[in-house]
Amino acid sequence: MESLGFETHDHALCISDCIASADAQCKSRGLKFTPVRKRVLEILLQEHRALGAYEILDRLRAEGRGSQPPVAYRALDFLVSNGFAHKIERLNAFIACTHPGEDHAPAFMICRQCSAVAEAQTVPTKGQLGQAARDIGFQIERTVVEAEGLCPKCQEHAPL
Amino acid sequence: MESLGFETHDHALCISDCIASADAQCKSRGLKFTPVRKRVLEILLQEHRALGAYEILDRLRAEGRGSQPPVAYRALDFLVSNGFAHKIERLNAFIACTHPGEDHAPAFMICRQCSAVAEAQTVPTKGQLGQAARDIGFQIERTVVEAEGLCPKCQEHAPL
DNA sequence: GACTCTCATGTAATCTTATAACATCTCACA
DNA sequence: TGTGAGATGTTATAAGATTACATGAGAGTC
Repeated sequence: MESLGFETHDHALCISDCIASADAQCKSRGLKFTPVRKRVLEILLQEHRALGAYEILDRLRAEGRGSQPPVAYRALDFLVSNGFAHKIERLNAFIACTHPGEDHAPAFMICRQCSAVAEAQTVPTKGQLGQAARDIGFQIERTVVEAEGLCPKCQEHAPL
Repeated sequence: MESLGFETHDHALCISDCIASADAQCKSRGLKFTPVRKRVLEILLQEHRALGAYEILDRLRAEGRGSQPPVAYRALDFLVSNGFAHKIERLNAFIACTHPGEDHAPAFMICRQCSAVAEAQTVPTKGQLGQAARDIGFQIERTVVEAEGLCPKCQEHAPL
Protein backbone atom coordinates (compact mmCIF):
# COMPACT_ATOMS: atom_id res chain seq x y z
CA MET A 1 0.00 0.00 0.00
CA GLU A 2 1.13 3.44 -0.93
CA SER A 3 0.36 6.72 0.78
CA LEU A 4 0.59 10.38 -0.05
CA GLY A 5 -0.74 13.66 1.12
CA PHE A 6 0.90 14.92 4.28
CA GLU A 7 4.38 15.43 2.86
CA THR A 8 5.57 18.64 1.28
CA HIS A 9 6.22 18.63 -2.43
CA ASP A 10 6.38 20.78 -5.55
CA HIS A 11 2.74 21.63 -5.72
CA ALA A 12 2.60 23.49 -9.02
CA LEU A 13 4.22 20.51 -10.65
CA CYS A 14 1.91 18.14 -8.81
CA ILE A 15 -1.07 20.02 -10.25
CA SER A 16 0.13 20.28 -13.80
CA ASP A 17 1.16 16.63 -13.79
CA CYS A 18 -2.25 15.53 -12.65
CA ILE A 19 -4.02 17.70 -15.18
CA ALA A 20 -1.80 16.41 -17.96
CA SER A 21 -2.39 12.86 -16.88
CA ALA A 22 -6.16 13.36 -16.72
CA ASP A 23 -6.05 15.02 -20.11
CA ALA A 24 -4.19 12.10 -21.63
CA GLN A 25 -6.50 9.57 -20.08
CA CYS A 26 -9.62 11.35 -21.26
CA LYS A 27 -8.21 11.34 -24.78
CA SER A 28 -7.42 7.67 -24.70
CA ARG A 29 -10.76 6.75 -23.15
CA GLY A 30 -12.83 8.99 -25.40
CA LEU A 31 -13.97 11.28 -22.58
CA LYS A 32 -14.50 15.00 -22.95
CA PHE A 33 -12.24 16.92 -20.61
CA THR A 34 -14.17 20.18 -21.02
CA PRO A 35 -13.10 23.54 -19.57
CA VAL A 36 -15.44 23.36 -16.58
CA ARG A 37 -14.33 19.83 -15.74
CA LYS A 38 -10.70 20.74 -16.06
CA ARG A 39 -11.17 23.86 -13.97
CA VAL A 40 -12.91 21.95 -11.20
CA LEU A 41 -10.12 19.40 -11.13
CA GLU A 42 -7.59 22.24 -10.91
CA ILE A 43 -9.49 23.77 -8.04
CA LEU A 44 -9.51 20.45 -6.22
CA LEU A 45 -5.84 19.91 -6.91
CA GLN A 46 -4.90 23.25 -5.42
CA GLU A 47 -5.50 21.88 -1.96
CA HIS A 48 -4.81 18.53 -0.40
CA ARG A 49 -8.03 18.79 1.46
CA ALA A 50 -11.63 18.10 0.59
CA LEU A 51 -13.81 20.89 -0.79
CA GLY A 52 -17.59 21.04 -0.58
CA ALA A 53 -19.51 21.31 -3.82
CA TYR A 54 -20.68 24.79 -2.91
CA GLU A 55 -17.16 25.91 -2.13
CA ILE A 56 -16.20 24.87 -5.63
CA LEU A 57 -19.29 26.51 -7.02
CA ASP A 58 -18.29 29.78 -5.34
CA ARG A 59 -14.95 29.74 -7.08
CA LEU A 60 -16.53 28.99 -10.43
CA ARG A 61 -18.94 31.81 -9.86
CA ALA A 62 -16.12 34.19 -9.05
CA GLU A 63 -14.58 33.29 -12.39
CA GLY A 64 -17.78 33.87 -14.29
CA ARG A 65 -18.47 30.25 -15.10
CA GLY A 66 -21.84 28.75 -14.35
CA SER A 67 -23.19 29.74 -11.01
CA GLN A 68 -25.84 27.12 -10.28
CA PRO A 69 -25.29 23.95 -8.23
CA PRO A 70 -25.73 21.50 -11.11
CA VAL A 71 -22.70 23.00 -12.83
CA ALA A 72 -20.47 21.98 -9.96
CA TYR A 73 -22.21 18.69 -9.27
CA ARG A 74 -22.04 17.62 -12.88
CA ALA A 75 -18.36 18.32 -13.17
CA LEU A 76 -17.76 16.51 -9.90
CA ASP A 77 -19.82 13.55 -11.06
CA PHE A 78 -17.70 13.33 -14.14
CA LEU A 79 -14.47 13.48 -12.18
CA VAL A 80 -15.63 10.99 -9.59
CA SER A 81 -17.07 8.45 -11.98
CA ASN A 82 -13.94 8.50 -14.05
CA GLY A 83 -11.57 8.22 -11.14
CA PHE A 84 -10.06 11.71 -11.22
CA ALA A 85 -11.58 12.70 -7.90
CA HIS A 86 -13.24 11.06 -4.93
CA LYS A 87 -16.05 11.93 -2.61
CA ILE A 88 -15.26 11.87 1.10
CA GLU A 89 -18.55 10.66 2.53
CA ARG A 90 -17.74 11.67 6.06
CA LEU A 91 -17.34 15.28 4.96
CA ASN A 92 -19.77 15.46 2.06
CA ALA A 93 -16.86 16.90 0.17
CA PHE A 94 -14.62 16.13 -2.75
CA ILE A 95 -10.92 15.70 -3.29
CA ALA A 96 -8.68 15.20 -6.28
CA CYS A 97 -7.36 11.70 -6.71
CA THR A 98 -3.66 11.39 -6.03
CA HIS A 99 -3.43 8.09 -7.89
CA PRO A 100 -5.23 9.14 -11.00
CA GLY A 101 -6.33 6.70 -13.55
CA GLU A 102 -7.16 3.12 -13.05
CA ASP A 103 -10.02 1.77 -11.10
CA HIS A 104 -9.07 1.65 -7.48
CA ALA A 105 -10.34 1.31 -3.92
CA PRO A 106 -9.11 4.36 -2.06
CA ALA A 107 -8.83 4.80 1.69
CA PHE A 108 -8.58 8.24 3.24
CA MET A 109 -7.00 9.66 6.34
CA ILE A 110 -8.58 12.92 7.38
CA CYS A 111 -6.93 15.21 9.91
CA ARG A 112 -9.60 16.61 12.18
CA GLN A 113 -7.45 19.59 13.01
CA CYS A 114 -5.97 20.89 9.77
CA SER A 115 -8.36 19.09 7.42
CA ALA A 116 -5.58 17.64 5.31
CA VAL A 117 -6.54 14.42 3.59
CA ALA A 118 -4.20 11.65 2.52
CA GLU A 119 -5.18 8.92 0.12
CA ALA A 120 -3.98 5.34 0.27
CA GLN A 121 -4.88 2.31 -1.79
CA THR A 122 -6.52 -0.85 -0.54
CA VAL A 123 -7.45 -4.20 -1.96
CA PRO A 124 -11.11 -4.60 -0.99
CA THR A 125 -11.08 -8.39 -1.01
CA LYS A 126 -8.15 -8.48 1.36
CA GLY A 127 -8.15 -7.42 4.96
CA GLN A 128 -10.82 -7.41 7.62
CA LEU A 129 -13.66 -6.13 5.49
CA GLY A 130 -12.87 -8.65 2.76
CA GLN A 131 -12.87 -11.42 5.31
CA ALA A 132 -16.17 -10.33 6.85
CA ALA A 133 -17.75 -10.20 3.40
CA ARG A 134 -16.50 -13.67 2.56
CA ASP A 135 -17.81 -15.00 5.85
CA ILE A 136 -21.38 -14.02 5.09
CA GLY A 137 -21.28 -14.28 1.32
CA PHE A 138 -21.48 -10.56 0.60
CA GLN A 139 -20.24 -9.41 -2.78
CA ILE A 140 -18.35 -6.13 -2.52
CA GLU A 141 -18.66 -3.72 -5.42
CA ARG A 142 -17.49 -0.49 -3.87
CA THR A 143 -15.96 0.52 -0.57
CA VAL A 144 -15.86 3.63 1.56
CA VAL A 145 -12.88 3.61 3.89
CA GLU A 146 -12.14 6.77 5.83
CA ALA A 147 -10.21 7.36 9.02
CA GLU A 148 -10.42 10.51 11.09
CA GLY A 149 -7.69 11.51 13.44
CA LEU A 150 -4.53 13.57 13.62
CA CYS A 151 -1.94 13.92 10.91
CA PRO A 152 1.75 13.81 11.93
CA LYS A 153 2.09 17.61 12.00
CA CYS A 154 -0.95 18.20 14.15
CA GLN A 155 0.16 15.52 16.60
CA GLU A 156 3.23 17.65 17.33
CA HIS A 157 1.35 20.89 17.71
CA ALA A 158 -1.42 19.50 19.89
CA PRO A 159 0.00 16.48 21.65
CA LEU A 160 -3.11 15.88 23.77
CA MET B 1 -14.50 -10.85 13.33
CA GLU B 2 -18.18 -11.45 13.75
CA SER B 3 -21.00 -10.66 11.38
CA LEU B 4 -24.76 -10.40 11.56
CA GLY B 5 -27.61 -9.01 9.58
CA PHE B 6 -28.52 -11.07 6.55
CA GLU B 7 -29.71 -14.17 8.42
CA THR B 8 -33.27 -14.75 9.52
CA HIS B 9 -33.95 -14.73 13.24
CA ASP B 10 -36.58 -14.14 15.90
CA HIS B 11 -36.94 -10.44 15.35
CA ALA B 12 -39.29 -9.55 18.19
CA LEU B 13 -36.84 -11.14 20.57
CA CYS B 14 -33.93 -9.43 18.85
CA ILE B 15 -35.62 -6.08 19.44
CA SER B 16 -36.60 -6.60 23.05
CA ASP B 17 -33.15 -7.97 23.86
CA CYS B 18 -31.46 -4.93 22.38
CA ILE B 19 -33.77 -2.54 24.19
CA ALA B 20 -33.23 -4.35 27.47
CA SER B 21 -29.50 -4.29 26.97
CA ALA B 22 -29.51 -0.60 26.13
CA ASP B 23 -31.68 0.07 29.14
CA ALA B 24 -29.30 -1.77 31.44
CA GLN B 25 -26.29 -0.02 30.02
CA CYS B 26 -27.85 3.39 30.37
CA LYS B 27 -28.57 2.65 33.99
CA SER B 28 -25.07 1.50 34.72
CA ARG B 29 -23.51 4.42 32.87
CA GLY B 30 -25.82 7.06 34.32
CA LEU B 31 -27.46 7.92 31.00
CA LYS B 32 -31.10 8.85 30.61
CA PHE B 33 -32.87 6.42 28.32
CA THR B 34 -35.88 8.69 27.82
CA PRO B 35 -39.06 7.70 25.96
CA VAL B 36 -38.10 9.45 22.73
CA ARG B 37 -34.65 7.90 22.73
CA LYS B 38 -36.03 4.46 23.45
CA ARG B 39 -38.69 4.84 20.79
CA VAL B 40 -36.14 5.90 18.17
CA LEU B 41 -34.00 2.90 18.99
CA GLU B 42 -37.05 0.65 18.65
CA ILE B 43 -37.86 2.16 15.28
CA LEU B 44 -34.31 1.54 14.12
CA LEU B 45 -34.34 -1.99 15.47
CA GLN B 46 -37.49 -2.85 13.57
CA GLU B 47 -35.52 -3.01 10.36
CA HIS B 48 -32.09 -4.29 9.56
CA ARG B 49 -31.63 -1.43 7.18
CA ALA B 50 -30.64 2.18 7.60
CA LEU B 51 -33.32 4.84 8.09
CA GLY B 52 -32.98 8.51 7.27
CA ALA B 53 -33.52 11.01 10.08
CA TYR B 54 -36.64 12.30 8.38
CA GLU B 55 -38.06 8.83 8.00
CA ILE B 56 -37.70 8.43 11.73
CA LEU B 57 -39.14 11.86 12.29
CA ASP B 58 -42.20 10.91 10.22
CA ARG B 59 -42.87 7.95 12.46
CA LEU B 60 -42.46 10.01 15.59
CA ARG B 61 -44.82 12.58 14.15
CA ALA B 62 -47.38 9.89 13.37
CA GLU B 63 -47.24 8.89 17.01
CA GLY B 64 -47.70 12.40 18.25
CA ARG B 65 -44.19 12.88 19.57
CA GLY B 66 -42.18 15.89 18.57
CA SER B 67 -42.44 16.76 14.94
CA GLN B 68 -39.42 18.95 14.28
CA PRO B 69 -36.07 17.72 12.96
CA PRO B 70 -34.09 18.39 16.14
CA VAL B 71 -36.22 15.87 18.00
CA ALA B 72 -35.05 13.08 15.74
CA TYR B 73 -31.49 14.36 15.42
CA ARG B 74 -31.05 14.73 19.15
CA ALA B 75 -32.25 11.23 19.87
CA LEU B 76 -30.01 9.91 17.12
CA ASP B 77 -27.05 11.86 18.47
CA PHE B 78 -27.59 10.28 21.84
CA LEU B 79 -27.84 6.78 20.40
CA VAL B 80 -24.83 7.23 18.16
CA SER B 81 -22.56 8.84 20.72
CA ASN B 82 -23.34 6.13 23.21
CA GLY B 83 -22.86 3.26 20.82
CA PHE B 84 -26.47 2.13 20.47
CA ALA B 85 -26.73 3.13 16.83
CA HIS B 86 -24.45 4.09 13.96
CA LYS B 87 -24.57 6.50 11.10
CA ILE B 88 -24.03 5.07 7.64
CA GLU B 89 -22.20 7.92 5.94
CA ARG B 90 -22.71 6.60 2.46
CA LEU B 91 -26.48 6.73 2.94
CA ASN B 92 -26.84 9.65 5.32
CA ALA B 93 -28.89 7.27 7.38
CA PHE B 94 -28.88 5.52 10.73
CA ILE B 95 -29.00 1.94 11.91
CA ALA B 96 -29.27 0.22 15.27
CA CYS B 97 -26.07 -1.31 16.51
CA THR B 98 -26.10 -5.08 16.49
CA HIS B 99 -23.19 -5.30 18.91
CA PRO B 100 -24.51 -2.90 21.46
CA GLY B 101 -22.40 -1.60 24.20
CA GLU B 102 -18.72 -1.14 24.25
CA ASP B 103 -16.72 1.16 22.14
CA HIS B 104 -16.14 -0.43 18.78
CA ALA B 105 -15.11 0.15 15.19
CA PRO B 106 -17.92 -1.11 13.03
CA ALA B 107 -17.79 -2.00 9.36
CA PHE B 108 -20.94 -2.20 7.27
CA MET B 109 -22.02 -4.16 4.26
CA ILE B 110 -24.86 -2.50 2.40
CA CYS B 111 -26.90 -4.35 -0.20
CA ARG B 112 -27.59 -2.00 -3.08
CA GLN B 113 -30.63 -4.00 -4.08
CA CYS B 114 -32.60 -4.74 -0.92
CA SER B 115 -30.93 -2.12 1.30
CA ALA B 116 -30.19 -4.62 4.06
CA VAL B 117 -27.19 -3.68 6.15
CA ALA B 118 -24.94 -6.05 8.06
CA GLU B 119 -22.53 -4.92 10.71
CA ALA B 120 -19.14 -6.45 11.40
CA GLN B 121 -16.40 -5.47 13.81
CA THR B 122 -12.91 -4.39 12.91
CA VAL B 123 -9.75 -3.52 14.74
CA PRO B 124 -8.74 -0.16 13.27
CA THR B 125 -5.04 -0.53 13.96
CA LYS B 126 -4.92 -3.85 12.15
CA GLY B 127 -5.40 -4.39 8.45
CA GLN B 128 -4.67 -2.24 5.46
CA LEU B 129 -5.91 1.06 6.84
CA GLY B 130 -3.99 0.54 10.07
CA GLN B 131 -0.86 -0.18 8.09
CA ALA B 132 -1.30 2.88 5.88
CA ALA B 133 -1.78 5.04 8.95
CA ARG B 134 1.34 3.65 10.58
CA ASP B 135 3.34 4.21 7.41
CA ILE B 136 2.70 7.94 7.40
CA GLY B 137 2.32 8.49 11.12
CA PHE B 138 -1.38 9.17 11.12
CA GLN B 139 -3.22 8.69 14.40
CA ILE B 140 -6.61 7.08 13.85
CA GLU B 141 -9.40 8.15 16.18
CA ARG B 142 -12.45 7.01 14.30
CA THR B 143 -13.09 5.01 11.16
CA VAL B 144 -15.81 4.80 8.55
CA VAL B 145 -15.79 1.48 6.77
CA GLU B 146 -18.66 0.71 4.45
CA ALA B 147 -18.95 -1.70 1.55
CA GLU B 148 -21.69 -1.58 -1.04
CA GLY B 149 -22.62 -4.60 -3.08
CA LEU B 150 -24.99 -7.52 -3.12
CA CYS B 151 -26.09 -9.57 -0.14
CA PRO B 152 -26.28 -13.36 -0.52
CA LYS B 153 -30.04 -13.34 -1.22
CA CYS B 154 -29.88 -10.70 -3.90
CA GLN B 155 -27.00 -12.47 -5.61
CA GLU B 156 -29.34 -15.41 -6.22
CA HIS B 157 -32.21 -13.30 -7.46
CA ALA B 158 -30.14 -11.13 -9.74
CA PRO B 159 -27.07 -13.14 -10.70
CA LEU B 160 -25.78 -10.55 -13.17
C1' DG C 1 -42.24 22.31 49.94
C1' DA C 2 -39.68 25.94 47.30
C1' DC C 3 -35.20 26.70 44.95
C1' DT C 4 -32.18 25.91 41.48
C1' DC C 5 -29.28 23.59 38.41
C1' DT C 6 -28.77 20.47 34.71
C1' DC C 7 -30.23 18.16 31.08
C1' DA C 8 -34.10 17.04 27.88
C1' DT C 9 -37.75 18.63 24.90
C1' DG C 10 -40.57 21.67 21.65
C1' DT C 11 -40.56 24.75 17.91
C1' DA C 12 -39.35 28.21 14.37
C1' DA C 13 -36.20 29.51 11.28
C1' DT C 14 -32.43 28.71 8.54
C1' DC C 15 -28.48 26.61 6.44
C1' DT C 16 -26.15 23.07 3.66
C1' DT C 17 -26.11 19.50 0.38
C1' DA C 18 -28.09 17.54 -3.71
C1' DT C 19 -31.30 16.64 -7.58
C1' DA C 20 -35.21 17.14 -11.03
C1' DA C 21 -36.70 19.15 -15.03
C1' DC C 22 -36.30 21.56 -19.04
C1' DA C 23 -34.34 24.75 -22.48
C1' DT C 24 -30.23 25.58 -25.11
C1' DC C 25 -25.84 24.90 -27.05
C1' DT C 26 -21.86 22.45 -29.41
C1' DC C 27 -19.68 19.58 -32.26
C1' DA C 28 -18.67 15.22 -34.61
C1' DC C 29 -20.29 12.95 -38.28
C1' DA C 30 -23.64 11.56 -41.88
C1' DT D 1 -26.79 21.29 -43.93
C1' DG D 2 -29.02 18.13 -40.96
C1' DT D 3 -29.21 15.54 -36.82
C1' DG D 4 -28.28 13.48 -32.69
C1' DA D 5 -25.59 12.72 -28.47
C1' DG D 6 -23.67 14.77 -24.89
C1' DA D 7 -22.54 19.16 -22.30
C1' DT D 8 -24.19 23.42 -20.27
C1' DG D 9 -27.32 27.04 -18.20
C1' DT D 10 -31.04 28.07 -15.15
C1' DT D 11 -35.12 27.65 -12.19
C1' DA D 12 -37.07 25.39 -8.72
C1' DT D 13 -37.23 22.24 -5.10
C1' DA D 14 -35.98 18.15 -2.37
C1' DA D 15 -33.32 16.12 1.34
C1' DG D 16 -30.32 16.44 5.22
C1' DA D 17 -28.77 19.04 9.31
C1' DT D 18 -28.17 22.84 12.67
C1' DT D 19 -28.87 27.29 15.40
C1' DA D 20 -31.26 29.65 18.66
C1' DC D 21 -34.37 30.25 22.04
C1' DA D 22 -38.33 29.07 25.02
C1' DT D 23 -40.23 25.50 28.03
C1' DG D 24 -40.30 21.42 30.94
C1' DA D 25 -38.97 17.61 34.20
C1' DG D 26 -36.24 15.64 37.76
C1' DA D 27 -32.30 15.26 41.25
C1' DG D 28 -30.36 17.36 45.03
C1' DT D 29 -30.28 21.09 48.52
C1' DC D 30 -31.91 24.22 51.83
